[in-house]
Amino acid sequence: MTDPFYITTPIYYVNSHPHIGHAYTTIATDVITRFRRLFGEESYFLTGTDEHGQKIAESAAKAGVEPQEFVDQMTAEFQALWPHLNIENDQFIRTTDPMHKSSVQAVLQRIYDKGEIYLKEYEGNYCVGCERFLDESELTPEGNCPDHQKPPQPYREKNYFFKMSAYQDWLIGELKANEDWVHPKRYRNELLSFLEAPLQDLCISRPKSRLTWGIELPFDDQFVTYVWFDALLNYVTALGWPDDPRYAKYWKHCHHVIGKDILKTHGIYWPCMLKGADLPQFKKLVVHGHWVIGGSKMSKSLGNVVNPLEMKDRFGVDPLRYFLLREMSFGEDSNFTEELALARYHGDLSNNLGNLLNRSITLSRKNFAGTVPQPGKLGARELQLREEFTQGMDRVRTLIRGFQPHRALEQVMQLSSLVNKYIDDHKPWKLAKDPEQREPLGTVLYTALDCARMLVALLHPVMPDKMEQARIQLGVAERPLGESRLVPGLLVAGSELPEPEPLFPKIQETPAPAAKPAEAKPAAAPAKADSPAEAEAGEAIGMETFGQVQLKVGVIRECEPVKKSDRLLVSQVDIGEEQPRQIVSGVAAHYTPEQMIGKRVLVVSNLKPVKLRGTLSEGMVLAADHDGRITLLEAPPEVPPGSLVR
RNA sequence: CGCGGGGUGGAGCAGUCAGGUAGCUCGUCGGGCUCAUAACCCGAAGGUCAUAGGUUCAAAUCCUAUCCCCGCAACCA
Repeated sequence: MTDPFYITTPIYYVNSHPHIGHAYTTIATDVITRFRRLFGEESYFLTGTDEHGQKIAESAAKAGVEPQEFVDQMTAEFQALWPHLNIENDQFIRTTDPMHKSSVQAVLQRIYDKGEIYLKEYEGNYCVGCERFLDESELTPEGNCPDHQKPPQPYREKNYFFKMSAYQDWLIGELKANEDWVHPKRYRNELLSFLEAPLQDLCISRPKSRLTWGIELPFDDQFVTYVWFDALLNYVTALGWPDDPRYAKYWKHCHHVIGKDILKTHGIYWPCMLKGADLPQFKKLVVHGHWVIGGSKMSKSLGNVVNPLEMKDRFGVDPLRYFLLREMSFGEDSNFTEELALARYHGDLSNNLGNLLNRSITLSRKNFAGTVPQPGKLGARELQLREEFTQGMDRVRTLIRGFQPHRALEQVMQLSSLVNKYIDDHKPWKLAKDPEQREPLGTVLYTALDCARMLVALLHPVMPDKMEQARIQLGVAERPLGESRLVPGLLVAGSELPEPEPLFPKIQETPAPAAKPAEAKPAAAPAKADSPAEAEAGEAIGMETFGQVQLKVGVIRECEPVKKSDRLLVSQVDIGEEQPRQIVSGVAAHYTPEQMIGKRVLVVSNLKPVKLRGTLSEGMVLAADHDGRITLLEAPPEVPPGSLVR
C-alpha cells in the first residue's frame, strides 16, 4: 500500500507568454506523474497561473483592457498549450478563482489572529516612475534611479509584515533534520547557506493607493496581499483547504517541482508561512536546473536562435519530451541544441527502440501469418532476459521515485539494447529457413515482442502518443497502462500484427539556414517582439535620421579596465580633437587593454556623455556582434584619426 | 573576499550526498549479421576522473589549498 502522490508545478505568472522554462517544469511533472500511475500510485497533478500584481495591472492598462480580461486571455494561452505538449493535469488553479481568494483570506486571518502579522511604517527610496522602493545598491553613482534618471523620493509607507524572522532557527533545524526534504541535496545546502544570514520579516501587503489588483487583506481593507500569500498558498487552496477530502488525502504527500530560480521562495518563505499558519509541511521540494542555449545565452543574430518549443514542430511532441527528460541531468543546468536533440532522436528512438519494434514485428508477420507467434518452452536465455527486465524495471521505478528521470530513461534504453542483442544472438531469420526450428523461432520472436511490449509500457509516461501507436503495432488490445503491464509474458499469442510503420522516421540533417527565411512562422502566433532590440530589420530610417549620428575614426592611445566591473574597459581615444575622448566599452570579455591600444576604431562622437560604473564615457566604439563574439571594427591604417565616417 | 554551478577517454554527459573493479551516448578503427528505419550485434584503441597536499586498508567520491571555465547580480551608449 503506497501513499498517494500529490505533485505541483509553480503557478506561472501570466505577465509573459509560455516559454521553455514553463514547458520543461510542466512536462517533467507530467512525466513523473504518469510514471507514478504506471507504478500503481494514486496521483494528483496540479498546475495553474498566478494572476495578480502590479505588472499585470500595468500590462492590462497598456493593452487597454481590464485586468481580469487580460489574465483571462493570458491564462487561456497556457491552458491551450499544455494539451499540445501532452500534459494531463488533474487541476488547473487560477489565483483569481473565488475559492482561492477566500482561502487566502482565511489563512491570513488565522495568522493575524495568532499575532504573527504586524503593521509597520517604514521609510525608503521610492521611485514614482518604477512605482516601487529602490535599494541603495540599485541606484546610479549620482543616486538616481537607473531607469528614470531621477532621484527617488524618501517616502513613508505602512505595510503588514509576517514575522518570518521568528522561524529562522526552526527552519534551519528542519532542513538539517530532513535530509531528503529538498532534492537534489545541493539545494538544501544552498538554503542553509542563505539562512546563515539573518532572516528578515516578510512584507506581505501593498496599500491600495498603489495597487488594487490583488486579494484584499481580511483585517484591513486598505491593503491587498502581496504575491507570497497569494501565490504560494495555491498549493493548499487548490485542494479545497480546509474541508475538502482532497486536502486531507493529498496535502501531506505534496511534492513541489520548481526551477532553481524560485528556490528561495519555496525553500524559505513557504515553509515559514505554513508553520505560521499551523499547517503541515509539504513532503518534498524537487528542484531542477535551467536550459541554456548553445552553451551560452541565445544569440539574436541570424538563425542561431533555437526556440525549444519550435522543436516540437520539427521532432514532434513526444520526442521533445523524451529529449528534455533524458538529456537534462535533473537538478543541473543543461544545454539545448538541435544537434543534441537530433542525436538523441536518432540514437535512442529511431535506431535502438524504433528499429527494435520494426524488426521484431516484421519478422513475426512474415513467418507467422501476420500474428504474434506462439512461444515454445522458454529456455535459460529467455528466463534470464525476463529476469533482467524485471530487475531493470525495478531500477527504473527506484530512479523515478528518486527524481532522476535521466537515469531512468538511460536504464530503459539499456533494456532495449538487450533485446536487440537477444535477437542477434538467436538469428530468427536463420531459424525461419529451417522448418524444424519452427518452435524456437516462435519463442524468440514472442520473447522479443513481449519485451518490446514492456518497453512501450515503460515509455508511455514520456511519449504517450507514440507509445499508443506502438501498442497498436504490437497488436495489444488493452492500453498498456497499469503495473501489471510490467510483467513478462502478457502478450497474447495469435493477436494480429498490423503492418508496421516506423515510429520514429529519420529526420534530415539540419536544413541549410538559407532554406528558412522565406516561410513565415505561423506556429508561435501571438506577439513576439517584446523588446525594441528584437525589432531587428524593423522599419527603415531616413537619411536625415542617420545623418544625426556622427561617426569618426579614432586611435586608442590608452586603455585600462574599469574597476568593480568585469565587462568594461575605459579607453582614451584620439579622434583628432585637442584632448583624447574617454570612452567606456563593454568588451572586457573579448579584448585585453593591451590589445585595445593602437587600434584604429570607429567612434560615435556625438553621443551624450554618461557615467558607466562611475566612469565617464564620451562616445561609443563600434563593434560587430556575431554569435556573441565581439569584434571591433577597424579603419585601414592610411585613415588619420578624426576622419569623418559617412 | 557579491551569490552559485562546473572541470571525468576525440565530443556531450552520468557517477560524487551514503568511499571499494571508471559508466552511458556519439565519434574512430576492426569484425559479424542481413530480419529491420544504411538499422542491429561483437571486439579494439582512447581517461594519472583540473592541480597539489591530506584522511583512509581503499578516494572521481571525504578534507584543505590552488588554477581554469560558465551562469546570476552589477554592468555592455
